[in-house]
Amino acid sequence: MKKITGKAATIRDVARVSGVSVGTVSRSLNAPETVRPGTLSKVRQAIQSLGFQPDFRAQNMRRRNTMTVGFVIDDIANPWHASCFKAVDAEMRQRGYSLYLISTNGRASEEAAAIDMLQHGRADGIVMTINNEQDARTIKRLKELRIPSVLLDRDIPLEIDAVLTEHATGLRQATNYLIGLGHRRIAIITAGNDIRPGRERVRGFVEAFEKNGLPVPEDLIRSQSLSVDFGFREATALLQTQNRPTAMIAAGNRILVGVLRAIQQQGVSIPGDLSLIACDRSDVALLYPGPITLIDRPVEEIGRTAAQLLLERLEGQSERPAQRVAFPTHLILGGSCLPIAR
Amino acid sequence: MKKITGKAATIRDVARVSGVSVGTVSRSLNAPETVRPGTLSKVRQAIQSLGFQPDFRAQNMRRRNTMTVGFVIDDIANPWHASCFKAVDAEMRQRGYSLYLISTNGRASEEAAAIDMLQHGRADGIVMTINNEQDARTIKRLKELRIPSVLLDRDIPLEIDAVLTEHATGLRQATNYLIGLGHRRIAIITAGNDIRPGRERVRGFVEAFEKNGLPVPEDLIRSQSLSVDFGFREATALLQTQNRPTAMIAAGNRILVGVLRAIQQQGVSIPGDLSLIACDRSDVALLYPGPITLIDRPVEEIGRTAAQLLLERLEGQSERPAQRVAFPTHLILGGSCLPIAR
DNA sequence: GAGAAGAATAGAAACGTTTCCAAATTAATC
DNA sequence: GATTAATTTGGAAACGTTTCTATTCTTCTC
Repeated sequence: MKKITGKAATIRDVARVSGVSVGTVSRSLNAPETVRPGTLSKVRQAIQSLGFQPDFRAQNMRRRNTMTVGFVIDDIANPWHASCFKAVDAEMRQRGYSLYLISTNGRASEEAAAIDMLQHGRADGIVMTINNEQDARTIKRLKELRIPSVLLDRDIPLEIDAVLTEHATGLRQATNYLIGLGHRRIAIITAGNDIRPGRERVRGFVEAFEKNGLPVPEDLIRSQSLSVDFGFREATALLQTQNRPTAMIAAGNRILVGVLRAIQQQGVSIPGDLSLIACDRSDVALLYPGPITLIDRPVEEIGRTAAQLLLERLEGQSERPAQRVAFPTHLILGGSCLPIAR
Repeated sequence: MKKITGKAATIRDVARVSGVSVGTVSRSLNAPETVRPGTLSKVRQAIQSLGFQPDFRAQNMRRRNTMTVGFVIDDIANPWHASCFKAVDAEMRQRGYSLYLISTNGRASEEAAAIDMLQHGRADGIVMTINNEQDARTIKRLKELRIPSVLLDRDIPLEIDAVLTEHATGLRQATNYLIGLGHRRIAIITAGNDIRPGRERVRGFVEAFEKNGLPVPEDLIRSQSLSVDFGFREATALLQTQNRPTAMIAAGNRILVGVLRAIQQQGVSIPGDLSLIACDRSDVALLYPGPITLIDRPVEEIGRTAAQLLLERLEGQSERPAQRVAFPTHLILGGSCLPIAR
């Protein structure tokens, strides 16, 4: 077996072999309709026989792009992010783009470093879910961003496209459902005020009580972080109080893992002892002894939309104003909720 | 707020402003010890005031590299791959590399396309878990690969570095454990012969019976795919046979999801009706009403090792022979196995 | 078949770096 | 202070493409 070796063929080699100029070879590749059929076939033959493939680095250099987009999130092990990545990737790849995946571990410094790096000739655009909408370092960078980008599920008062979820409506609906089942002591565990999902979910939750003319159980609102640990800690605490909640909304797929861990550890049975509602489809939510009732959202559509917004800016160099698209949620009934016993 | 606009500063601008030549600016950046302190500070000041950052595209072009590595797998929603990605990424990023994530959906054509793309100036190396060790298209490309790469958990008779897992030992141990608990009708569901984990797991499984002088339950070996669907289908079938297995090894984290779905649907109780062993840590395995006994492996170490093998080839241009590193597994006891009732 | 218009091609410049070689400067030696 | 050696610097070439301008070749029209 002959090992392929030596330099790869360049456009000059192709020109030499086919007896035309480099310009013509280039046009044969990028605008074949402008070169005569005879010439074209000579060029194509040379390309074939040399196994020529254009060098992306040189193309990037000359075209001033990279056909690369950064996808920045806190943790790719979060199944929602993974699904979203796949949706964005599918859409972008089909247009020739590749994605850098950057998992920042939730650290603001890594986030800032990622944006810096991507901006300086490594990517043509960014799709990101930043960690904290108030972080000064990140904000500063977003403000001076020189490549187009799309925020996923984050809301910042800057001219940046965003794809959002109607979390408030989702939570209102879920809470309403529980109230309808007779629950009053309903707990919610979710992200903090520093990101939109946290704010909106709590807002929807509160509104549901208010619309029903019921007092809001302020003591049962635990809004701070989306982490497994936070879910575990708060669920544990809530389950140990005197006046235990009869229902709980684990609003965040990582939170759910923590909550289930706590539930298991405390020997609480679902839905016998506690009604439970989760957010977002995940193996765990669909499987935990019986599927959990959950607030779903269309992750593929969300990802695809993000990709499309970005592509609009990358290809049609339309300088349109920033756009915000919001997707509705759907309550999917599982077996984790019961009417409250009288 | 003044919008950053106009062309980004180039090394020529820096040279002009600081009154030195472009060569000196370049050396100030890449080999500061070769330029006099006075000159260096003039250059640095110019860089500062212009906000200059070298253009990656031009660097890539000139240096003939990309500081990019491709990470190719079938599905990033598989939590094991996600963890592995993070480990590889952490190691590579610290050396300045970024990772393209390519999730091929298990399609050989996408896999081949990914390798093609990465080779031609888009990446300096590849870390991959191919889908089928016998696929002609993929093999062909690997044979002619012009950039270094590392295989994860795959075994191909080519000169390519690989990081493996001692699946056979793991399975032998797990099977032994079940045999020790009195089980004889033990089922295994895992990948097919076309990938190493499938072969090795079955081998370990078989060996355990043989070493114990017991007949191998050939009818309970279901070795074909790692997918959720396969797990579901086979588990369903196995649970419906007359002579039901008393224990089952779901050897693959996606398989486990399918198996649990089947178990749930059939109303089988774990470990009462069936002892269950899983492979690889995952939310589901750790959580399913009580943690499942599982065959664990050190994903961080595996990822880190893969990255290091690749870095050795990328940085020290050592032309050493291909290396294969294998990591052991550990049986972690959960609550999903019981001695068989007499 | 001459002339003009249009289409196709050649060839050089440009993209922003790094690197190489030669020239210039500094330091060291006597 | 002259000579040599060592260090630092300037400037051009090179990386492989795309794109622009100018030239050549076709085709058409009368």
